[in-house]
Amino acid sequence: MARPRSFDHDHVLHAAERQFRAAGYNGTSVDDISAATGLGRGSLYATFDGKHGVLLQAMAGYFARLGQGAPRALAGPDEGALERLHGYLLRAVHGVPLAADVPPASDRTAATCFAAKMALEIGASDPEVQRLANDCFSVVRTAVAECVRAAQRNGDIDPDADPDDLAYLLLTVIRGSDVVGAYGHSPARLTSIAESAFAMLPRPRHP
Amino acid sequence: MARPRSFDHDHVLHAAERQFRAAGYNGTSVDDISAATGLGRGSLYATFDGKHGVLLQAMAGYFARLGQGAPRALAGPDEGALERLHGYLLRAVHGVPLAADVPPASDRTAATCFAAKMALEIGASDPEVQRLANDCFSVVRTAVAECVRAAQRNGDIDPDADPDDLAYLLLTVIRGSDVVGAYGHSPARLTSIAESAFAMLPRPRHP
DNA sequence: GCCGTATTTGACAACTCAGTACAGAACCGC
DNA sequence: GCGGTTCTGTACTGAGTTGTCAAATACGGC
Repeated sequence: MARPRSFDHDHVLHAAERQFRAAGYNGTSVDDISAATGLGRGSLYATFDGKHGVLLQAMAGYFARLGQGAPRALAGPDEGALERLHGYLLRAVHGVPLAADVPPASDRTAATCFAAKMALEIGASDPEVQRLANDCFSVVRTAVAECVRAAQRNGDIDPDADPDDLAYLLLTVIRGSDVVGAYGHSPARLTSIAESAFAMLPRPRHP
Repeated sequence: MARPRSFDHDHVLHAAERQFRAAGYNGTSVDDISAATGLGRGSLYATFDGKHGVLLQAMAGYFARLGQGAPRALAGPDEGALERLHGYLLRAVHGVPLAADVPPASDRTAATCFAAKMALEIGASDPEVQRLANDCFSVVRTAVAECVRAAQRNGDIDPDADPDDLAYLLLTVIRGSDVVGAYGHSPARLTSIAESAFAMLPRPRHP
């Protein structure tokens, strides 16, 4: 029985995420967030407790999207697991894929993992950000490891390989491609890196 | 025939690099640089043309160190090439190695590649920084590719593999480990990732 | 229609920042 | 010593920043 909010919570966080992506955390001012989201200064502080609060909630939203998207892109029957992994890897280097039918990001700033960018910029001095970023990493890594196990069950990956180690390695390649992309390399180069990584996966020995 | 400088050019750039590493570019003020280097504001502007100038020269210095260190750690006879590559990979995930006898960085902020951190923070909006960072990447990648070729000549790596593709992949893993490290993972985990990457290198087929 | 309540707006004060300017200090050559 | 030249430190300006507050506004319930 009072004035309702005139903005959509998630939409605002999404706009703030775009802003943080484009300019980094320390590179965006509260006014920038205000302009990007359309929210006034006062509402911003009342709802999100300022810049840092906006970041934490934006990262939490990103985490939630990953938690839904990564399993959706990777989980499934053992039979197509290796091919799902292949497709995921190829799409991941052009932007964190949320599902198989979501097109990859169009530009580089939207393609780099939000959590990785924030962790590298301020994670060392902001434990909360570091933890949230690692949560994002873990949820994807777990989904990849599960997909590796499925591929092993289907005889497409060496059963002696440790699926968790493999998942760590693949995710490290994907995150590394964020850096390589930041150096200005072409999407074709990133695709090539992803293909090389996939090609090096240990196949089962045929005796 | 005038007052000489009372500071060491390289020493100042090194201190500034540490500051940029610790707080990021947008997170450090000119006063921070002044405090970290001991230089006054006036000297800073006269010598380096302000914050951005300090960054560019610090990155140039970093590039110069890499250009000397990477070949020194990787070049050599074909016979030990694979083992040199192995050692380099293991050290690189704990900090950019400048030579085999230089101990790895003690803390994470000193371990992450300076160029990578700057490229990810401001590279998208600062072409000069992006180019300098990519130069740092290229000089190491070239040294790694050369080492891969040496290992191929020695019969330790599949001669059909493209050494440049392999170098891109290995460097992507190394840069990815910067991100994984920023998530807070232990050095042991990074070592494990490096070992996994090394283990996946394509060995020559023994018919 | 009217009131109470929550949201929004915009403005404000205190502060920090980048870049400049100027006066003083240090050194070299003579 | 002494002059000229370069370096150093500090103070200053204008712009930009953050966090807060009070008044204005919009809406649901009655």
